[in-house]
Formats: sequence, structure tokens, C-alpha cells
Amino acid sequence: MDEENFYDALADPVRCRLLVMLLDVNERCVCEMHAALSASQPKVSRHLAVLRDAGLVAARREGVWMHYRIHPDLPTWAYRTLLHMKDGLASLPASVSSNPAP
Amino acid sequence: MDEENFYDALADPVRCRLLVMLLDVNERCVCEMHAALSASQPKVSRHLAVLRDAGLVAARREGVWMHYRIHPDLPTWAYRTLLHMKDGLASLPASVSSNPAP
DNA sequence: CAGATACATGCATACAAACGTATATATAGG
DNA sequence: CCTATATATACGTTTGTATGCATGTATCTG
Repeated sequence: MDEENFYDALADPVRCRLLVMLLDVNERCVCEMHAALSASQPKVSRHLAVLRDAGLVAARREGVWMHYRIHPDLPTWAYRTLLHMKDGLASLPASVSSNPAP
Repeated sequence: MDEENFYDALADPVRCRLLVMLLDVNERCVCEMHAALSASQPKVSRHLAVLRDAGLVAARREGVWMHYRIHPDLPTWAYRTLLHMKDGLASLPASVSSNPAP
């Protein structure tokens, strides 16, 4: 969880929405999220990989499904920043404007 | 002050350091900051322009000098995020690693 | 008006990020 | 083993960002 990379991970609307979705519930699988965002599966998978590499989310496999959650060891300042982000993004549309899923 | 652009503005080490410097004092002129960061003047000027366009900082001209400060109308959640960032970045070196000023 | 200082910006380039499409991996079930 | 589902990744392309260098603009001084 490197401070320098933390804000890079937030600098994308898809990733922001993924994080906000994960703040609302404990866990979500990829298919849920890519459906909710109306974004293609590879797109969501790649963005989740960025968040995972940055240490923002953790993944757990259960059978065929990958369950993602906000990383439990996230430092307090990082978690608070995500909560601030959630408040600000609450009014925005859930889906990302471009590239709807087929 | 658009939430989407806010995190884009934070996604650069130079801009993060500029913001942290401005959190410490009320105002700073460009020459102070480019000296403190050991970065070239155009580099710092452009990064300040990004922060200004994003609404994160405000500028005031005083004679030949431009004084930058954290934008006084920054929403609370944004200001708190900057304070979190400052805490985390406190331990990092003040100057940016690459491209020292001539 | 000329020159100096502080800052901004235009241009070309290098580098990284994001995407779509296609394909690979993994697990579960017959 | 074969198929289907869920997810990840490789590849090529496009787009965006950061930078150095050079130049432009603004202000002050004389």
C-alpha cells in the first residue's frame, strides 16, 4: 500500500465506481460488477487488477467466482479517503458513460 | 471542483508535493516551490496550472510574483483528503527524484 | 522604451494508460 | 475427457500525460 500509487489507482472513473460499490457491500464477484457498470468483462477485470496490485482490494476465489472486497488492512487515512470519495460520487450515475457491455 | 477530476489531479508526485507544501503555509510563489522541489520552472508552472484548472489551488498576482494557495472554497471532503495525503507523504523526500533543476 | 525578472505556454517527443478483441486459465459438472 | 461458465491475460492500437527546450507575456525599474 504505497501512498504514491494510491492516488494513481483512484484516477479512473471505472475504478472509483468499483471501489464505491465495494464500500456498500462486503464482497462482490466480477460478473456482478461488470453488469452493474455496463462495462465489458475484460475492462472490469483489468481495473480490478490495478486496484489489487495497488493493495486497495483483496480477492478470494470461491469456485469459479472471484470475490473482491476492500482490502481489510487498508490504512485508516486511505479508508477515510475512500469514504470521502463515496460521498462525492453518490450523486453520479452508476454506469460509466462509454463502451456499454454487449 | 469536479470529483472526477480531483483524483486525476492527485495522480502525480510533483502535484502531491506542491499541495503538501501549500498545506504547510498560506501562500507560496512559483519560484519558491520550484526551488524547493528541485524541479524546472516550466514543470512546476504546468503542474500548478493543472491544480488550478481542477480547482484545487487559487492564484493571486502580486507584482511579478504569482502566489498560490490551497483553494479557499475547497469542499470539506477534498480538504480532508489532502490532509490525509500530507500525513502519508510526510516521510518522503521533499524533492522529486528525477530531473533536477539546472 | 530597454532590460531584467517571474511566470506561462507552444511544440515535439517519449512514455504510460486504457481499450477492444481474441485467447488462455481455472473450476465445476457430466 | 469434454463442455460450459467465470475470470484473467496477451496483443496491437489509440489516447493521454509528462517533459525539455524554446519562446511568449507581464510587471517592474531605470
